[in-house]
Amino acid sequence: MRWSVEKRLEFIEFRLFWEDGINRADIIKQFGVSVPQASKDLALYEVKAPGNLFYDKSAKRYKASSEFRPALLEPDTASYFSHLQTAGKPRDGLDESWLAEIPQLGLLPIPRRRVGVDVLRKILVAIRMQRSVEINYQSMNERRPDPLWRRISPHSMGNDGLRWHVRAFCHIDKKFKDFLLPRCLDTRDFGEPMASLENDRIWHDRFKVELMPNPRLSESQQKIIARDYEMEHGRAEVHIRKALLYYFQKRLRLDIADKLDSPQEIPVVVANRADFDAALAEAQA
Amino acid sequence: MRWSVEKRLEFIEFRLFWEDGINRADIIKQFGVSVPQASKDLALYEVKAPGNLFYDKSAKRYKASSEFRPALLEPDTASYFSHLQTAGKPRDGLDESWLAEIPQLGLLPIPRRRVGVDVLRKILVAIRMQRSVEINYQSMNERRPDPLWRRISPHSMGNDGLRWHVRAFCHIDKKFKDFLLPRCLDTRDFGEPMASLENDRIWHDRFKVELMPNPRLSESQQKIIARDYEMEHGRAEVHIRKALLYYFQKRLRLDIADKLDSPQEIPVVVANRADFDAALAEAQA
DNA sequence: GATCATGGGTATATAAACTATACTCATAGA
DNA sequence: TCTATGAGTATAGTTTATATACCCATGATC
Repeated sequence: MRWSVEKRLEFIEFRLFWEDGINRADIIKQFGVSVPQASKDLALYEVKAPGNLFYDKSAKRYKASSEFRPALLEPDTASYFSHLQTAGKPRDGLDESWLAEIPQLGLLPIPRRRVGVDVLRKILVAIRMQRSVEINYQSMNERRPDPLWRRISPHSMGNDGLRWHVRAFCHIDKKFKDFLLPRCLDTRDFGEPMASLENDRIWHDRFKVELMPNPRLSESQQKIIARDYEMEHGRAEVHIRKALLYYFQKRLRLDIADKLDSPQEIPVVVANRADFDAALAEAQA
Repeated sequence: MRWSVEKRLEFIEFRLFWEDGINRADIIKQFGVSVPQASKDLALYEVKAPGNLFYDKSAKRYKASSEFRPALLEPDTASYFSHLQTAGKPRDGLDESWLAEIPQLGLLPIPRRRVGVDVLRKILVAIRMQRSVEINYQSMNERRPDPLWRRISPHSMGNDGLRWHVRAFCHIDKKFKDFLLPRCLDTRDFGEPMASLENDRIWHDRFKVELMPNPRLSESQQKIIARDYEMEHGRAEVHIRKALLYYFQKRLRLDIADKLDSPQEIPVVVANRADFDAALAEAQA
């Protein structure tokens, strides 16, 4: 079966499973096929997944039967949320969203400067070719109040939960650092690299964070948190690159557990705090 | 031009723009077409976007020429990041990632219990049909230490930056609340709704948060933050549902600006704090 | 209760897309 | 010089899809 047919059948299954069914018009709209072809697709789906759909004459739609069993997809909630999140915005090349009716949605608007396409593209080339590249970078460092041209040897992309950065060896400071992409104003001149992926130990090394429910919560609340995080014996383990440890702490508000009065707002705390702090210090060095 | 052809041409452009070019094998692998067809596609792309590619005989790949101008896509960084983020995980139905070489990647692992597919599906039905539904919900409320069957009238999906919840009218507390999906253990029995989307004022009402650089930063640092957030006259405006205001505050760490000593860690603070607190109190009521 | 719009199903002939196979050519690298 | 690789192309045949036409069932409207 050809790719285009396969995709249409998957589309049918997706709509049956997650939404209010499907009819020919939906298929025509999504894929631009003809009316007879849409009919054929629905008939073919019935062959591939017998008993999954029935025609609701009153609604004039095919709907999932009560014995519906996904045959082509493996629907999971993460995938549905992923659709939701990207629903409005068209993602270049990637499919239009398969959602027909997007439920009312509440997302957090995070205001951020956009990254220049050309800047990103050039940095990706540098990573791929294992070259160094000069970036015009706006540092927060007080000693460099203005954007500065600096050479870096980038090797990876990272995300701190809010922003994307590039992990690179800094030719000025002679060490690996994270450079925020929105602060890369421009790029120029590829060159010889000064270090490569393998040399970045803090990037490769992972630390095992042990999380436990905030002990300041009541016992029953702690139990709930333990379930939320799928803990075993009251501990959840998270393996994370040491280079991302700092961001991880901020993201889960682990750093302010004892500074705030309301334990509800920090459901989990670090169980292996001494090791954690040591790893953090090592990464910051 | 048919949908499948269009997609393949877009794929060619995507790879040319973001990656190290493309060859027939790539197309064959992605779409399962034959060798001659892949040749034709490349030839067709050359017709549709003349001058965009050239054949690198040594690398045995087509590559983007220096005058490359996207003709089918409108590449932007957000879309590329979106690809990156979902690279590993297959997203049901949605395309396989179009990335060939995924650069080394650092993402924050956020440990969370998964949401049951059937639970989510049933809640979506309730939203769509405007019915109420009973959920077996594990509240953090001290007075309800065990999971409890409770009836809700859901109308929307929300995300707080870490987790998804359903916005619903609670038949017990007689008001609109957020129910975390991971804590919905089960569902049953649709019924009459007690309130609908239109009644949820806190959901519809939006508050205009004014953000400004943390005044405890140096002047030059404040300027950088102002650029990061694309501020005008030192202020960035964010319109946000009042129902999400609480999460927004947590996400940007706005609530702890004066509790921490290092202003670098809280780049922006709320400029209209009095109004903000009033809106927050209103939403919490 | 007749009419009508809507959406499904299908048949036929035709066109487009695609495959399988086979062969040629150019090049880089051994 | 030889060889492996990947591009290009031609042919015959298959699959997929279209355009057009017509029929049928349903629910809503008059």
